[in-house]
Amino acid sequence: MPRSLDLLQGTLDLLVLQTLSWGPAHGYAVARWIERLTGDVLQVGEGSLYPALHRLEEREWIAAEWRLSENNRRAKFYRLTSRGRQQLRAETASWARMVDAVGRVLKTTEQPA
Amino acid sequence: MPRSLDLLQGTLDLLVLQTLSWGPAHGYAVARWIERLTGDVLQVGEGSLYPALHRLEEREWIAAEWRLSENNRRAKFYRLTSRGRQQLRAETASWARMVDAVGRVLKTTEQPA
DNA sequence: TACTGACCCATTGACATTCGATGTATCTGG
DNA sequence: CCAGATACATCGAATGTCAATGGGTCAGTA
Repeated sequence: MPRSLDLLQGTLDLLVLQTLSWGPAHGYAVARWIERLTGDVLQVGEGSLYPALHRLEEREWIAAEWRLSENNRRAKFYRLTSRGRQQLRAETASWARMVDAVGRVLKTTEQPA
Repeated sequence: MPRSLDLLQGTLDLLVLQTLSWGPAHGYAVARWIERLTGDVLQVGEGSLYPALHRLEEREWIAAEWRLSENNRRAKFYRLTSRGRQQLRAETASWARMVDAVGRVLKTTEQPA
């Protein structure tokens, strides 16, 4: 059974951190922003999102606080901590290295000597 | 404990297929080529490689045959099947879409309206 | 006022994959 | 003849994603 491959494993944390770097937001909004920005190429299921959010919170890369959403609903707002901002920088760099490395393999058309 | 993130999950299959598109090779060579090409940014452990190879063979994207290596050792040579070549095209396209999508999120610096 | 749909949180269980450790055997060069 | 590189392979643990599911709240409307 082929994987649905909605997301590359390990990328979700990076995406969430980046999204929160725009300002505090609740989980639902984070998921929607990512989906909208990518034209639904990247889909964020709630079964992936919330474990990720809790994971990031536990590592103190983000912090949570109950507030009222724009629509007056009770919602947990997450914001990036300074350690989270640091982590975001690190993961962004690591992502770029990775993409570049894969790209090198993909554009190679002959057996290396 | 943060993940070591040697490889993004799901990428290994693509990498192996691409490597084999240069011609038949045995597992050990596949791993070395990938590592060399990427300057060790991407590392292919044997505990990841062989399951991947078996997986791809089972799906008939690659086919195996015992032969003698350049060094006169008994080795299992894998080659891309035509279905594998097709799969490679599909995964390459999918990879590009994904990278592009993540890139869009990463270069966004403000909250989308 | 009752309903409906969008919003918002969260958990559970199954599944796939990667990772590190480990084991065997062969060939080559010193 | 021994060390080290080559080459195959498996196992268990850990992790993370995915699909399914559930529940509660608010706004608009019929």
